[in-house]
Amino acid sequence: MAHSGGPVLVGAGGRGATDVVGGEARTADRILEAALLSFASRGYGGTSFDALADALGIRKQSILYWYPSKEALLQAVVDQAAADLSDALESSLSRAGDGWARVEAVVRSVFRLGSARPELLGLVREAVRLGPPAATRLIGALGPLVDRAAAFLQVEMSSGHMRQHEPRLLLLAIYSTVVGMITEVDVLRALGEEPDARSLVRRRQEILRLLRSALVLEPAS
Amino acid sequence: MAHSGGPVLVGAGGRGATDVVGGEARTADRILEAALLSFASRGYGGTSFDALADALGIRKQSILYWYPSKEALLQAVVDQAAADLSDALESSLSRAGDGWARVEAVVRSVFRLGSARPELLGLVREAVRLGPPAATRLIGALGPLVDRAAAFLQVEMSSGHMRQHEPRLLLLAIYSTVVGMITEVDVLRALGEEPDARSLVRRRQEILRLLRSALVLEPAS
DNA sequence: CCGGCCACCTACCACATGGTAGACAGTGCG
DNA sequence: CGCACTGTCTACCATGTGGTAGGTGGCCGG
Repeated sequence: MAHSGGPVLVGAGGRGATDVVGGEARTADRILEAALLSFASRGYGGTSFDALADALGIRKQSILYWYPSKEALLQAVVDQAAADLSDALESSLSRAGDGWARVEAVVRSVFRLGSARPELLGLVREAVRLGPPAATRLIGALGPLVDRAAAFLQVEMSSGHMRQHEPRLLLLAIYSTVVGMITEVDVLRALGEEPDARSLVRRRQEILRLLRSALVLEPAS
Repeated sequence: MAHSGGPVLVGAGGRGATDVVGGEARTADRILEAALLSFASRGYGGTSFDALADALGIRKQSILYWYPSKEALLQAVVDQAAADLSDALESSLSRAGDGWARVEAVVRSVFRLGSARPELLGLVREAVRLGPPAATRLIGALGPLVDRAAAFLQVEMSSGHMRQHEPRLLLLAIYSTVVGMITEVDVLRALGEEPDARSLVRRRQEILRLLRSALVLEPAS
């Protein structure tokens, strides 16, 4: 990811400029971050260069200097988000443990990710809605991770620790449930209620309990 | 809902003109249908009057004749969708039966709805993303239904047929899972694969199995 | 036959959008 | 100093947007 500075080349759609020089983030990265937030919350179509630039205190032409087009910016945002997601999930997936404990660890890390950086999950949603090429890139980048997770689940199911299900379907169900819980905050907010942190934690506990009862095959009593 | 024809008044934002005159749908309804499809797939911001009008073979000013503004059109679409959703879920919720059978009936009806009219679920997603007032209207309209479903689940759990969970949370989890399965089609499509109907049916069966194992408390053997 | 109304149209507008061209300050280097 | 280069800016443009003003054909009741 080392990038000597300077504008992003058109070719592969610019993943560059992730470096930080001093205490202050480079402009290209600040743009990336702001774009991620805006794409995730207001959508791709709802995001304008002017609004982005305003939020950053710069002019839109400076954005176009770093990213030659809106599509290139989206591509860069998606690639960055895919890398961040991969990193976050990778580490929790690589941790020791087996059976439910490990599943729970991954789910917890998704919860944490959804709290700390909800825009990442929002971008996934937006990318899927946009379809190719954004969706293809993102899902493609996450593919290997999904494969590993599916393989793990397969082993657990075969060894009798979990109920038999199609692994990738199971993964999607888990993902949907967890993301649904995070989106729930949006629903509540849409209704005007501002959910407090304590109740959210309680709800997560309950979701874990729910998932557990769905997945874990208790040893015959 | 009877509407004598003529443009929608500004006031409450135009829910009118649901009537059908002959074999041909009224223009106002055709607009509503096309707008629903577009809002759900391309989003509110990604939908333009020109594109809508083109798809309908009319001019955009005709749309503005029936719906005085884009926001009014969205409102009308949301209200109509809320009514359709309510109707579809209402009937399955009112059917006889208890315990898992009744839950399964509702889930199946959501599946069916998601197949027949995926745009309805897409609009829910979009409305939540847009926030008030669209989200408030839609969720508000669906509120009573959710209450009834929650009450039913509460009874089932109290009587020992189901595992104890917070009813509304449980509903959201079920909804997320089911919708996630439907959105899965989008994911596959984003990857270029066109899922065949047979495998989708199989997947639904498995989702039902998964939900069942999560919810139903088997009588002690 | 005719006036009025309904539904749709053409013509137009102000504005925001993504994108281009080029000027200008700052910096490092020979 | 002179020069090239980098990053940001001002100025501008073509296009597409939601929305307005007003015209027109068809159909109706009188």
